[in-house]
Amino acid sequence: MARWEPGTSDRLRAAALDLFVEQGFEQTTSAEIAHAAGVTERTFFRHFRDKREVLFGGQDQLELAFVTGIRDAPAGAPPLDLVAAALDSAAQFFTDERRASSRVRQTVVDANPALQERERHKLASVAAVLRTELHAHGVPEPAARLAAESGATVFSISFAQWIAPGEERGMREIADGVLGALVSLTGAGAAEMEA
Amino acid sequence: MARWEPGTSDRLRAAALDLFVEQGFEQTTSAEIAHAAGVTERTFFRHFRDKREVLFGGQDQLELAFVTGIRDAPAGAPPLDLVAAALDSAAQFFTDERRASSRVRQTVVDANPALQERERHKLASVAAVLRTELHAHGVPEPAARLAAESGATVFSISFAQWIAPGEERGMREIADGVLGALVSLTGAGAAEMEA
DNA sequence: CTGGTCGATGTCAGTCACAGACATCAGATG
DNA sequence: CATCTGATGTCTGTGACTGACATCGACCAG
Repeated sequence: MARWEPGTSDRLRAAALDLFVEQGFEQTTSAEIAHAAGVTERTFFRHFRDKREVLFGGQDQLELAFVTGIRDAPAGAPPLDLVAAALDSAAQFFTDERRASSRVRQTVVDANPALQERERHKLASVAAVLRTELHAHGVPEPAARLAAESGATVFSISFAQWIAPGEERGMREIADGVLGALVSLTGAGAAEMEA
Repeated sequence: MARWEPGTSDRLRAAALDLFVEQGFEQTTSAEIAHAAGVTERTFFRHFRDKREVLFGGQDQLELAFVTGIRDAPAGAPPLDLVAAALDSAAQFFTDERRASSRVRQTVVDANPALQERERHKLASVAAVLRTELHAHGVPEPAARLAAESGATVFSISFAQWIAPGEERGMREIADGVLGALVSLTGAGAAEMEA
């Protein structure tokens, strides 16, 4: 038998989310979270760099999903096709079972500027790996960065829609639509010429 | 004669930048900055919400410049033309005299993740006002947000280039080029049809 | 079986960002 | 002259986060 209960990180995450929902992020101390999970405050900070980070797990897997989508795409494809492939691959990350908890989590983030700041940081991290991967796939700069940032924006808008009240479509379908809106933003001239 | 020396905020900003350059952001305490500017720590926090904020002044004027560019543009113009107008207007904010100090400031920001987080927050704030103004100018969602985020990205890339070593072109010229790269990202099809 | 190493934790003490409450005092205002 | 105001100082507290060191079950070599 182990000396300590396993899954400390998960317990901390769950306890934190509960407390944040109940009494707010700022009104919840890190010691409170730790004790609710049966550990000390010091241990909390061994699992998470700071108090905000407890809400932002799974970042590596998300970035991996984006990257995988591009790696599986044919070389030489246009930048936005690669972005579409990345979004398609990442979409599988957002299953229906996750939608409810994502909604709860987002209410907490939306209620606190410091958490929104961290969320942007995470989104920027996604854009950064996307950019690197696009560049590795032959997209030159600054197109790689522009495409990567656009992809991150499409993802962000799509995610917000995915957890919107009443929304039932899957992430893939939503992202497809938003990406289409992006293309028609600058591609209006092409559309006119086809008509 | 005034009871206190005027321009406390400016003195705090200057002292902070000096100290950050000398010994780094984290190694500099807020009390240190305050005393270097001849006030107490408590006064520092009366002028700035937090320690990071001392590096991020002038946000309101920057946002105003963006907004003004759109307000002066003809109604009914395509989204990206409005974005171009906003960038053009904001470019006047970045005069040659500011370039040197911007470079110094950026080395400090680039050396600290927490400061980068705040910088993204400020950029997101620019995107938000841009989005609102685009929407008010008749651009529907999600195009308004996509165009706004794209504009912010173009601005960010352009600014980075503006302070790059050896760069001598003005902000306007640089931003023009980056915006062109964005258009050709999705407009490639249109270009082909014209050829 | 014994001893030693290892990894996750507890304990303790400390630093520093930041905030509330209250006092102070030069100058504007009537 | 009396009063008010705004920017500041002073004092005190809370809470995020860190370094140093101790603990102890698990696991492994001999």
